[in-house]
Amino acid sequence: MKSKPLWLLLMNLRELSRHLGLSPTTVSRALNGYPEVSEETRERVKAAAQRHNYHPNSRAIRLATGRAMAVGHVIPVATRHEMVNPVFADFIAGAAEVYARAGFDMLLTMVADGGEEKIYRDLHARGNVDGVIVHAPRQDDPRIRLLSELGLPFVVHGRSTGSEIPYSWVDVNNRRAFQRATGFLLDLGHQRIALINGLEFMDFALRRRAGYEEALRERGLACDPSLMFSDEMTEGRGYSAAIAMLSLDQPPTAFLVSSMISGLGVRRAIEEQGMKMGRQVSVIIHDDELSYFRNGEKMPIFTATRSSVRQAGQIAADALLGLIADQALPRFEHLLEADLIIGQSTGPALQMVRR
Amino acid sequence: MKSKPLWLLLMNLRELSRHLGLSPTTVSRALNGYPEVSEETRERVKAAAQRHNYHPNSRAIRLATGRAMAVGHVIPVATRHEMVNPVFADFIAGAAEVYARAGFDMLLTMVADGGEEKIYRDLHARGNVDGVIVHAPRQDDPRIRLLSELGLPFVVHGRSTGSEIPYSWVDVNNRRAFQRATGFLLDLGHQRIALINGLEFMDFALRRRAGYEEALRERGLACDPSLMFSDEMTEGRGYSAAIAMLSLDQPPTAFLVSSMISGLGVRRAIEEQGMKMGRQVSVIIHDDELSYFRNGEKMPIFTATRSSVRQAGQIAADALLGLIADQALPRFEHLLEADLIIGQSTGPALQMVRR
DNA sequence: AACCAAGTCCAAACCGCTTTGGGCACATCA
DNA sequence: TGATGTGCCCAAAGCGGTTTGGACTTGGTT
Repeated sequence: MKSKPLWLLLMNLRELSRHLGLSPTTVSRALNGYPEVSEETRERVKAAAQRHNYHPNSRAIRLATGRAMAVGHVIPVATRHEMVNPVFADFIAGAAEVYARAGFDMLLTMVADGGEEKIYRDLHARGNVDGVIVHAPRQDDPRIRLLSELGLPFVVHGRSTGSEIPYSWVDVNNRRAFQRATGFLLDLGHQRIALINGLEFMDFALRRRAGYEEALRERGLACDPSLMFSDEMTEGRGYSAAIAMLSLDQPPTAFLVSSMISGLGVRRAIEEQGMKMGRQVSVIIHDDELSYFRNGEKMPIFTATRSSVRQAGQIAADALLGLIADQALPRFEHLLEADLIIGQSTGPALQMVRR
Repeated sequence: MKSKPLWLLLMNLRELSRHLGLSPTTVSRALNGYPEVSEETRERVKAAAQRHNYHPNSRAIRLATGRAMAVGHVIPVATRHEMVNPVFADFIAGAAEVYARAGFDMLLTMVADGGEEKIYRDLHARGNVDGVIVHAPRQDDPRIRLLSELGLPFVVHGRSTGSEIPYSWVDVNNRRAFQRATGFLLDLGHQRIALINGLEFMDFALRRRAGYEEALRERGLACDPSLMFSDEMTEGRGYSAAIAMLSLDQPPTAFLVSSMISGLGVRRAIEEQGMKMGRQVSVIIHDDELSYFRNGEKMPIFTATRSSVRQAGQIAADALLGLIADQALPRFEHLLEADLIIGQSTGPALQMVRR
């Protein structure tokens, strides 16, 4: 802290104003578009700023304005296996575009389950961010109450069933998507439809199950617990769940899978049994349009309920910036409908006879 | 900017010092562990800070100290398909732990190919970060020169062949890993070994190819261009490349694949042809230990060259914090050796006869 | 008794910007 | 002609910390 740091050599407002023979006040106003400065002066200042390669120090701006010009993404990491859900990458890619355009920074924090409260409190109290995105909400998620109390603007990616506090959110219509997908399979004649779901303390997974159950109920079918699986959505889990179910006395003829990734595992299981997807067994996945898991280039491989998580990121980021600009804004609610994309992984139910 | 912002109600240094009947100087020093304050006073101050829920405003700290207490990760997004490589998520998860412990923020920027220079210049000039991690280096990557000139501390994840400027890096021994893997396949009797590589303007991909070619050369085998493929490492690309190669007159009996994800595609291709991995065709992948693509729970599925990208993230972050603390530190170079994990996807070469 | 070195603490000067509250000159209006 | 704007600019007070350069006690030395 003693040796003169390098960036002192960087042009700053005072230096620039000296060069121009103007006061810092005027230079600041000229660059920030305030009307109290003549157009002629403004141009002169802009030119000089350009010429001297002046970039205002954002640390100073932040202190002076009291705004962090940053939003936080606090990403839960499942401690059990230190997993970070791949949807975050694409969601964040969407959000990042929006922040970049608005001149906001994106602050990323990864936190093990349970450590979130401290992170949010800190982020707020120390003034590191102007708002946050809440990822991976659970049923009646305590973060919603906390953030409301703190008065820190936030937008939830997903919803939190049971929360009595109003909040802003962007979500896919998970219930409807899975209801439609189940209905589609039923229309194809499938009677035994398996659900390979995500962890069911996650709100999205609960909604998907609700949609699935509702569709069965509508047709007067009972849910078979042996056909319902819930865990991390990895390739491996999808595989082992499918293997187990396919070896049941009455195996499913169709799978409804909560993620492309576990879907790959289900496909592996099916093919390993010598069957073909779309023939003996049908599969529908939910497709977040993850960049490294495009569901086919031209033709979709999997029949899927599709909704771009990147787009959700954009929408959420936009909404958050709005809330930050004006806290009095009404709460924001955006429900994305998932498309049902017909691919090659579904077909009419065959009479399946084991043994 | 007119209405009194909420966080003014937050306890700040002056308020706290008033409560204590001390000067802000002393309070600051007490909390920051400076010796010019008696132990008794320090305890009193600490207790009061706790009691009044005092959190120093980091915007003020940053301005006063001239340090951003933040590091930037500038992540290239392939514009063609807006892809963000899944390894980033795990690398970042590793780095994030380190930053969190050190009290640093992680700033994430996503940038389309080519826009990087402006981002780095801005980040530096505006003082948003104290250092950066360079992701996905290419051959003779221009970012290295730029950052050196700016004097912004940085650590490269990977290396940049051809860069005449010294720089700090953390990398896997890609050449050696692929050389060993190729050798392993050759030992099993495979003669026609395909390489399904990443984009070969990426440095890591070049090194992997070099290792592959070297191993073949050592055994006096020529490289067959029709067995060498290079593209984005998606499941789909892996699949289509494998399909194409398997339908050659002289198909490969083994595949060396640069990523778990394209490896899944290769497996699909193989099984779709009615063959089984490890029997008619062998496959070795590179396993970054991505959290959602564990290569088997107990037993590895794929034979693989394995190196944890999360660990690389930790090491890189550690090194960067070191450089930030002391710019005079010698440059940091850390080469991780990949383990060769034997799984079920490899076996002795069979005499393969087509038609 | 005079001097010095610790040991504690404080006032004030930053850090680099924004924003308030004028000042001054010139045109407009009564 | 004096009053009133209005357009343009500036000095200075902030934002909330850190850090410099003393000041004031004490206790120990010579």
